[in-house]
Amino acid sequence: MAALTIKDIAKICNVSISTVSRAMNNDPGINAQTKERVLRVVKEFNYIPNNSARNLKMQESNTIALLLKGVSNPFFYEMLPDFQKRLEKEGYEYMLLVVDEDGDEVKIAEGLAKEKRLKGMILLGGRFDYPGAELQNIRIPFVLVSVASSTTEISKHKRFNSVSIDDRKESYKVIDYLAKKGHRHIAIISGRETDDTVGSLRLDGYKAALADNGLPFEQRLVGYMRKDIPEYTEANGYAVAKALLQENKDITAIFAISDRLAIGVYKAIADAGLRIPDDISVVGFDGIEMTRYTIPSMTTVKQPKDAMVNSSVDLLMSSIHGDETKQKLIYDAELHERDSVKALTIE
Amino acid sequence: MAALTIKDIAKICNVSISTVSRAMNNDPGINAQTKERVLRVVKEFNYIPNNSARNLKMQESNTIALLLKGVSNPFFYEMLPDFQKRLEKEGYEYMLLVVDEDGDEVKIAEGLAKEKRLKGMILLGGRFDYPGAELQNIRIPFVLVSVASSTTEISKHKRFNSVSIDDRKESYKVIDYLAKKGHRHIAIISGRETDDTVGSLRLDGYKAALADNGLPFEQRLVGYMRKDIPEYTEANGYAVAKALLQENKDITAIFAISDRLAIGVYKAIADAGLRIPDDISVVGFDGIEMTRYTIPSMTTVKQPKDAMVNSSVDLLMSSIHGDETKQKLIYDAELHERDSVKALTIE
DNA sequence: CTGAAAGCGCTTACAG
DNA sequence: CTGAAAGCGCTTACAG
Repeated sequence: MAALTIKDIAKICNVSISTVSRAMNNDPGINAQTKERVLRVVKEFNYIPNNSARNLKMQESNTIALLLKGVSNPFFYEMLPDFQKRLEKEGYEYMLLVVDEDGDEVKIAEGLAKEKRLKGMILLGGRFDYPGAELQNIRIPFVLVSVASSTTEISKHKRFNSVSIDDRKESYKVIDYLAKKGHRHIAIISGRETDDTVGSLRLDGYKAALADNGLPFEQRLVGYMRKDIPEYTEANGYAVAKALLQENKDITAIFAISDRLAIGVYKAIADAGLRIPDDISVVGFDGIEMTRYTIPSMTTVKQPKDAMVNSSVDLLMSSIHGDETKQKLIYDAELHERDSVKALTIE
Repeated sequence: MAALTIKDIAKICNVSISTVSRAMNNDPGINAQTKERVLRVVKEFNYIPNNSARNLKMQESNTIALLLKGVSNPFFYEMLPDFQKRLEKEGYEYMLLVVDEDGDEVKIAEGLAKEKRLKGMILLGGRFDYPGAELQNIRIPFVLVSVASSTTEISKHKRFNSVSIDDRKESYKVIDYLAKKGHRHIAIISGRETDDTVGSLRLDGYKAALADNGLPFEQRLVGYMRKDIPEYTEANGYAVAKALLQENKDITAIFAISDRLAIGVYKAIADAGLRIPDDISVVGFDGIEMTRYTIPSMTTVKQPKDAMVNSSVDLLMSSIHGDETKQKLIYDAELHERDSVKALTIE
């Protein structure tokens, strides 16, 4: 049971542990035959060096970690392969860690940075500014990607590298688009009532666009995600849309603040015996793959995934190479017009 | 930049490093006031102990790791929260590691076990029997969950704890069901042509059920997943179904060996101007959440997720507690009849 | 209750 | 090219 150590291998090979270490680490100053002999034994006994010891000893690794919060969001995991490819192309080891919904991502990030002697870190998703989250304690280069900010603390992120979109503005674009298409009773499926991050920002955009188009804001058309159902899921979108449709017969369009919610909305509409887009128009948010395969294909706000991935790695690279300036990059998302919206007026 | 160590804290507090260590690890033999004083400094300076050193020193951790291969499969990540809850209820620390598609899960598992002094491991997804994958090198208790086996090596798994379904049998059930409903030209969207694991097993079940129902096996009705498109995705299902429908006007039912593929099939059918289930019946596989929200809701083979999670943890627990017997649990999946299949005959 | 010391398994100057 | 030795940052018997 006791695992093999470098000592055991050294003994078996009749060399010192230094030699074993050199053989394993491709040290140039070692006799080719010795090396081969050691490596053969290593292979035969399936020796795997203890990483803790190695990490403890080594001053630094060549690893960049990606810390993901929120496995349930397809938008995030669609980014994963791209991050990996890009990071490996840059010559770094890549390591993915998934933090569960209620894990403390900042503490985990700190610990990880120390334990692994990381070169840098990418913090994807999650919310990095709740009380006590001391990002400044992370002493290695990092970049925040698609990290939610509470509406009151957004400016703080100026002190960090970050890559995101403007939630308020993108939401505004959607509602403005629907209003220009002649929709007068536009419902929104927003965050939970207590949400003060993404949901709240997108609701702001909704209100602003309504006002600019001369439409009244009506509380009855706001569907807050339910607390008793997992957030941002089809099930939540379905439940909220169902209630919305039952109580408001005049709705002609529904904007859901995520694609998964919107897929639930599709179902609620079908169950009500209505059709998309003939009776009700639907717009989603994120632009996940699946939206191309809904029937009808979904009009949605597509976040510039590729650009976001690339520029976050760019930021991280320059930070690793000593650049002290911090950038807050905000990307434009794109409203992908597909088949789930009907124009009510002839333009 | 240099991170704080236990020495620094000891110096600041005017105590020995032993005392700092005791304060941090809730050692009973320490003066309450000393402890408080140390902890305050720890907090103030935001000292985080070096985990590598700790792991190196500690003989064992209390951690169980979940190694997931294949982030892109919703079926797997729907299991994640359940695993976590159950493991934490058992009193273990939980750690999730995602191995990318072409990572060597066995090597990673071995290294991880050593580095973290893990109590046990759950290997979810992936394929653990390709040449050179020496599972027996993993010296800590582990259990394989939903791990694909090549058709020739399945018996080997008898030496390990494993939890899975019988792919051949479940596939058989689907085709038998469709045949009994009067379908005579049933297409399948199977694995890649070279697949010798899940895809191949499900294709076997398809053939057997056809034979038992007096239906001929026709190569033209077999759609192999395309190599130029990511496996098991909507895009792949869409492309393959589209070709299938174009070349075979007599198809009345399509069985896709994963739900995501089936969602692509839905789209291909809609694009062809056909309707589900009136013109074409569709059956998926896995039973992911989303299948309740497709329109029409999808008939699919639902894997018993909860039971699989619980019994894998059970197996792991008894293995950790010294039980040397290995079990190979095979669960029955359930064909969820929903609205995507039409009976062609009156039963 | 506290401290000095040994040691976990590695890597890497430093001698030879 | 190889080995003896120091040291990475911790934990934990062992004395006191």
